[in-house]
Amino acid sequence: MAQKPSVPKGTRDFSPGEMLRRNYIFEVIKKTFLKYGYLPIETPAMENLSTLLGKYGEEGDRLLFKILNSGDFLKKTRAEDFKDISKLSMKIAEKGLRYDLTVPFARFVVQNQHAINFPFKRYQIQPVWRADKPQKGRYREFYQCDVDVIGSDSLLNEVELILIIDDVFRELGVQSIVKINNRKILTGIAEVVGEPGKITEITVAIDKMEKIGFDEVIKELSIRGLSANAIEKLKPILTLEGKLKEIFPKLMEILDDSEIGKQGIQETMTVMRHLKDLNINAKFILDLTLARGLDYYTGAIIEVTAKDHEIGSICGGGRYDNLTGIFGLPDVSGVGISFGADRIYDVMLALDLFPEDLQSSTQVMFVNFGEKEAKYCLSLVQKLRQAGISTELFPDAVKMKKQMTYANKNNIPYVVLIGSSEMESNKLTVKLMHTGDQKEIGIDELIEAINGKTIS
RNA sequence: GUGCGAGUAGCUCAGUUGGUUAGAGCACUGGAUUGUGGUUCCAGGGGUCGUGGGUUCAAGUCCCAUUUCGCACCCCA
Repeated sequence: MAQKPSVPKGTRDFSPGEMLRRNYIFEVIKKTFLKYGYLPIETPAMENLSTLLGKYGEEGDRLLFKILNSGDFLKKTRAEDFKDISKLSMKIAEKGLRYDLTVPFARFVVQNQHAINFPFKRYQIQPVWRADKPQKGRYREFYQCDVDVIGSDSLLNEVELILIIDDVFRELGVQSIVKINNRKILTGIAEVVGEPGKITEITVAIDKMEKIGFDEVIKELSIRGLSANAIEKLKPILTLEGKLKEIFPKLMEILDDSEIGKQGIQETMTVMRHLKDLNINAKFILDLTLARGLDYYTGAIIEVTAKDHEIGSICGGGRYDNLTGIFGLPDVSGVGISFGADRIYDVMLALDLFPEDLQSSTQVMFVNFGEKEAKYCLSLVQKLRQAGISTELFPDAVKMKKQMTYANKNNIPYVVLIGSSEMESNKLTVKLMHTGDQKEIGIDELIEAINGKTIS
């Protein structure tokens, strides 16, 4: 047997049917981004590894796809390099596939700072790659749809991004839950419990609250090296419940000794207050257990899940105060979110939310009866196309059954038959595929009927 | 990186305590219907049973190794 072809692990082909639905999602997202005044950019699939490494935490570095240098990639290595994998990989790979769109964007901003008009609002819809083990809702190649504002500290940007989230999911028909938190609150909590150096440990543990529950989180905190004293102080924070009006004052009290913590609460309250006055469809909630793994977030953090389908987050983001600083442009704050198109697709498919009429593009197919007939059809086909009706002529004069089957499978609603008698009468026979009826009419009549929708 | 499960026709899968020529549905091709699809009926093609080794008179079935894929953990869109 010939070698069975396949695609690399975690990557997928998309059939025409899938592409029509995917494009529908991309179009809704893109249209919304444009409506809010964001401009498109694109960056290369690959970046220098120096651009990518160290931006996503230890786990992120591990999940980067590295590209082997072309030619003799061992040229620069020495025997002792082979003892240390990370040293070796630096010598044999200088490029990597992008892991997200935010870091390449930061690089783009730094490189093009003189040409950019700040605050810069950009959107970017491109695939990213992660060397993760694939599983449900997780792919090694997937699309992110990013919107970011860079060069503005205003919390109005946070509000705007949440409005975009609401807009997109409202139009797609996905019931969404927007969770909001702030890294400064988490930093404040770490300070108040007396473990300012253990922010990562604390956030990673409490991030699992929903999944593993209160008791397990406490256990995990202890495993991660938090003192019993600190854990006791943390407990009342983790169990905070009730309405926002009640939570905020309580939090203020708890974080009274932490300037940064109080600032985080202020920011979150401001955003929430704005949102409250707007007509928002999505449920938005303050979730103190929301942490998000990416290292570069410094302020607001946002994560969106689908209410009716468990698949992880379908959109996420936050504010980063100094991402461009790493590339030599300090004090430029940005905030952005990223829609996960592939997961949104999975949610919409599972909940059957795609519109029905995304099917075929061809409206009319001409049957091919032979060389003479096909030649006669060509000008008529062009006439239909010029009238804006997407039309095709079957390329081969094969059996009619075959041609009809083709039209049927592609959901082509009208089939035109022109044989010798039609050529003589200067008319055409059109078959309406959903009813099976057929009638003999002229070409102009057909165009008028289709464009006027008086035929069905 | 850790754990669990599965690889049989193009696809989805069945295959009994090991026992003739490995089956079904869908898809494909031809016919009923030479200018008529979607429904129906008839016929046909298509398999080194993931790969390598072992046990046995006999292996799709049991054992070992290997590989690929899926699921969960970690982390994430």
